[in-house]
Amino acid sequence: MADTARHPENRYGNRPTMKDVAARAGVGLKTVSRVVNGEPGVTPDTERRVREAIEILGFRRNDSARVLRKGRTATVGLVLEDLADPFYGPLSRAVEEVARAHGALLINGSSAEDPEREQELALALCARRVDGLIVIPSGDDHRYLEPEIRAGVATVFVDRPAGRIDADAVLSDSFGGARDGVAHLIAHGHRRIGFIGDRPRIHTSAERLRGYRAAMEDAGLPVRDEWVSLGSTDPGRVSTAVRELLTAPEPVTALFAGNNRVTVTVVRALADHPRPVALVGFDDIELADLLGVTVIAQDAAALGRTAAERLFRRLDGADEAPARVVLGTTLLARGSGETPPAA
Amino acid sequence: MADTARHPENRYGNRPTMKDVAARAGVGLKTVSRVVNGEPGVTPDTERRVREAIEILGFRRNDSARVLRKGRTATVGLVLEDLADPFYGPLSRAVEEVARAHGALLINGSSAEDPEREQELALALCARRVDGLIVIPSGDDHRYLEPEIRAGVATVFVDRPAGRIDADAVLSDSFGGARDGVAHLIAHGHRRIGFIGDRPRIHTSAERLRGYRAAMEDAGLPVRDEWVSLGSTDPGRVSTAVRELLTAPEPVTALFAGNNRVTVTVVRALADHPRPVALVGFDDIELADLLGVTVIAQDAAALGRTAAERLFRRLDGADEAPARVVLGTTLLARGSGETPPAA
DNA sequence: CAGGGCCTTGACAACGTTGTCCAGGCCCTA
DNA sequence: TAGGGCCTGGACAACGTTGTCAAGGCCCTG
Repeated sequence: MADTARHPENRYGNRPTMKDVAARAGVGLKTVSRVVNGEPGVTPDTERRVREAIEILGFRRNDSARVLRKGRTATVGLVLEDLADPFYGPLSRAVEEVARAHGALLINGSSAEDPEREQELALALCARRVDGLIVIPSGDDHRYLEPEIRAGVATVFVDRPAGRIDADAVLSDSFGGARDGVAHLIAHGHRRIGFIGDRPRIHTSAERLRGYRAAMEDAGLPVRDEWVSLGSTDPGRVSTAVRELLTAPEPVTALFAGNNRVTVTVVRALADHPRPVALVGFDDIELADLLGVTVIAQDAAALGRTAAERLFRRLDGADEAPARVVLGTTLLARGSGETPPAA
Repeated sequence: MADTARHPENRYGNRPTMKDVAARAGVGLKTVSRVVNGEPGVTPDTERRVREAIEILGFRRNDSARVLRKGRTATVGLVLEDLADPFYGPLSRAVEEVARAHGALLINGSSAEDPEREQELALALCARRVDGLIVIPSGDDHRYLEPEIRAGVATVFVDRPAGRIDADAVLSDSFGGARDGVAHLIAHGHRRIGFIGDRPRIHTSAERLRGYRAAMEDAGLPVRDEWVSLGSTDPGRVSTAVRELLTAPEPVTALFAGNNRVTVTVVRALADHPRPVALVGFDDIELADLLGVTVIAQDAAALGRTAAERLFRRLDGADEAPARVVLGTTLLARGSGETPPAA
């Protein structure tokens, strides 16, 4: 009795192993392995005996051991910023579909926008020996991944580029999208336009601001410092910013919102506002059509799919230089962006 | 040369192992293990030499091997229905937070509402020897998990109960929530109320229908067959159902929508409708406040948190009988549910 | 200075699987 | 019927880590 469980604490609840199956079926260990993996060289009768034993014992192969032996895990990791953000749901889902099509499992985790936690998570995934890694960066220094990449972990960044290392990235055209959105407002007669964005050290945030400035400059319009508000996407901060922009002596007549979280809060804030204020937001949001919110839509699923496909191409041996892929955005005019300036 | 890589195909890109670190630091293998795991009994000087070697070689412990040896993976799996559904984002996020607090990693995957895929995914996670499993069921027969549960995989079901096995479940009060919502409509004068729900074999869907019937019966109101529409949440089907309910000879004056997907489509459909129609939806949706949609809100994060906490209690050795936890819902009155019947 | 005890260190086996390689049995042909 | 080749099956090592246990060095006490 005591002999059958010398290390009682470190068994997987005493699950049967291939050895147990082999004993029960009266065959060798390797024969069980062959049956489980569908390898050739087993007579139908032997196979039947093995399958019976597997069934009876409730055997399930231990993939940890398999991974250790084979060196490939058929697992990829996805580090994202916040699973609860509706933008990342479809992205994550798209990555999963591609992974599944390649017979791989997806492990994902959120960094909660904390660079340190991003690193911790990415390295934990590497310790599990994921074959590849897709990262939506929170931080702006990814040199910590260099040894991993050198050691063969395929890595692709999405939504934002990697910081301080040369790596694949799949991005939306934040600059172009924002420029188009602001140009759209200008085309509808606005000259004083406010920009409310996320923290400036976030790459997409900075690019969108750059797009805003470019559109204004292209139209020969000045940008006053107080028209630009950057910071957290916290609803309190954003609604304060909206109030300030609209109650200034010369208030803006239109707003550009830097991402989905900001747009939602701006829409709420504008609902209480007496004068009509034009609005274009970056990112589509659910029910925006009903609310008549004009947005610059990016295709989250396409971002995920493109990144994942690139990852698996690398895993399949492609040896291209790291590249940056930029996906276009679409302006969806729904009313809020076509409102003319209030008199 | 050929000797250092006898199995070239099955190395992790030739990553250094503890043996390599030990050789480089001039110490024994076990000493490296001790340093890496922060075990006591290593002199500061030895530790420093080991850490230097780790740094130089870029060593990272192989957790696959560790798992194999220790028998615990510090990983839990989450099988959900559709990551792209905004309801599951916060749920998944909450599970992740709890897992993180317990030092565990979360692997999750979507079943895409396909029972077969749910099973495939759950068993794949078991093969990875996750310590525990949280499942949002797609199917209604979970006997396939019996061997796993017997073998020690802690398992908790969320949002819907397990089918044909006795297991922990954390649910929202679908019956009570729907009953309250319908009673709310009745209290505002409605007597002909339609119910548009998801497929009837989904547990929550059936419970909500039951709640609807109960409220009607409590009020002594009849329920005509044509008032109840069950099926997929496909927008086409749902908007057809809305049209039929509103164009019947004696049309309903209010609608109860069985879940968030249905509610969104109903809101869209009602936007085009001339007569005001009252609406209460199950599940809160983003921006519902702005649209004035009255809903029965469930707390997705609380569902996830409760389930995860229960899971970890089991993993920590708690040996309670499987139980069902039901969380309450909240009616959020925002206007659409308080519209009186059109004359 | 001898003996005992503690502290540090390392050798070794084991976790469950798969790749390699060899043995034995069968069938076919000459 | 003998010999050769093919097919099936199994013994064994290895993957990288951790638990066990014992050896050696040091310090302290008597």
